[in-house]
Amino acid sequence: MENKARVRFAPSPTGELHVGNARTALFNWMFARHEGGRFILRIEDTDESRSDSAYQTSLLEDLKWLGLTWDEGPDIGGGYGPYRQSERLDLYEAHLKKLVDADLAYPCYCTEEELEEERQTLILAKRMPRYLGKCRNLSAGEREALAASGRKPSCRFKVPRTTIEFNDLIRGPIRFEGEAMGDFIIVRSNGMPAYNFAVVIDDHRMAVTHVIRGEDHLSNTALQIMLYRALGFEPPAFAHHCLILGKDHAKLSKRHGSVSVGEFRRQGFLPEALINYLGLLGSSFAGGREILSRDEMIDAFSLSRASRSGAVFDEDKLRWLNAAYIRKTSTEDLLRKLEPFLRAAGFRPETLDAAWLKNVLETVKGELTTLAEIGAHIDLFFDERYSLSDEARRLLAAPGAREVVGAFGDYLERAEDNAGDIYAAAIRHAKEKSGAKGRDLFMPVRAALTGKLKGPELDRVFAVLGVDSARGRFQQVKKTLGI
RNA sequence: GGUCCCAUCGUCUAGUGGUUAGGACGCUGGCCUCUCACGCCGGAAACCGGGGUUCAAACCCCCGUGGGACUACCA
Repeated sequence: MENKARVRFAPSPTGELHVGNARTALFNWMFARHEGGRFILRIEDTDESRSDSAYQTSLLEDLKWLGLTWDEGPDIGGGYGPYRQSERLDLYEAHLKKLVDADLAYPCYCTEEELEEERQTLILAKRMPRYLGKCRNLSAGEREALAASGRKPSCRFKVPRTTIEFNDLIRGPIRFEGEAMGDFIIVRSNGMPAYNFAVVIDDHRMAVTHVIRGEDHLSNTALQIMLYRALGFEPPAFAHHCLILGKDHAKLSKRHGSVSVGEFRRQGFLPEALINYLGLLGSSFAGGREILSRDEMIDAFSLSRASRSGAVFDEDKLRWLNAAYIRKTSTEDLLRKLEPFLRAAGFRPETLDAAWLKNVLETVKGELTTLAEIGAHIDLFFDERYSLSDEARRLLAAPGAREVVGAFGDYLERAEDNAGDIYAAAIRHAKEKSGAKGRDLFMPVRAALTGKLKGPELDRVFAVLGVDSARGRFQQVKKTLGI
């Protein structure tokens, strides 16, 4: 029996994979791979009203897209299945019986309205809102009467009045006073297990050795440890990483903008860039490196490097990383990844000359921050999409620009199509005729040739575009300038 | 309100008693390519406050202050 690390990522299929959850998955995954352990995927779908199998599918897809592959999970099985909580109900039932038989759990007949009332009273009294234990000591007769009245009981755990202490692998020693906690529900009145109950049973039965999750679970850990003890299970090690925050320093949520992995994918972020960024958020890698491959991340990962305070999500840095990864990606790969974005921009890749497209991409690659920007960067290579931007118009209207454009255009008109490096010659000609140089020389040429003020190296653009196209554009610009 | 967690440049972080407090994003100056960008070289920019402990505290302790999470028959 090996005692290899076993960790799990246990999302509930109630929405698209959130970057916060993706980061939790990443930490677990890196930990497992670093330790040579197993990474388990478990679906927590006990809330039937909120769970949706469509989300379950998208969850797995997003995880795969990110490259966070699992060793055991609902789709591939494993020695500790099933990996969906909805398929493990008999297990929860059996464990509930154990607790009830040991008098560690009891039925609670309170309605949600009654509980809400109790909660409000406590809040008004400035006390910790918690269940005060109304049903804890009901007699058999009272229970029967309540049941006879049609009430469906939930089941609560008898919280022991003890102090819970544990050593968090990221935050050090943590302690909770059991005093402050009310008996909590472990099985809902509809028969479904509550989160804290199911998690404990599953983590134990799946032989999970380390629970790595967000700090929002810190207080749950105290409850869960009580359950471990009541059930006679040895608790795993716990590590609570910090949360991802929005610009306002509150937990990152939809109102902060893009927060799901799917959104970033659709915006044209590369999975390796997102992963890399998430690994840097609220943590750092040994050696202080910031751009790392998956293998390097695994190698340099350590829970001890995870920070304890919340980390603000910085989209600027993500974009910087994404641009860096795009530059690193081979043109062939990039072309493949770009395909859906080209279509979305109205291009039909299959109708374009492959070699030419590759050329275009090569000249434009360095300009891209996200894949979705591709359209805006390559439209200048299509005459039917070429047009002068307002900025370009303004620049061309400035004094000095018309001389440059005129001279450059004139040269193009007289040049033989196969007369060597026409671009260089035309620039030289424009420089001599207009006396402009540097910025004053190149910007008007850029504006006229591409319609924009920013873009790839002009000589490359010119080469890809061809003399004909360039000639046409200069004629057009000259006309609008009245030259 | 209660419980718990946290606190280094605007942001992400390095730093574990002695450092000119380092790096990255962003911002910014310059160089490069006769251009924007890329790249390279510089710059501005931080130890929340107050008490201790110590010869010496960003680092250890306490108290404030500030921020966050949780406070569901959601997970």
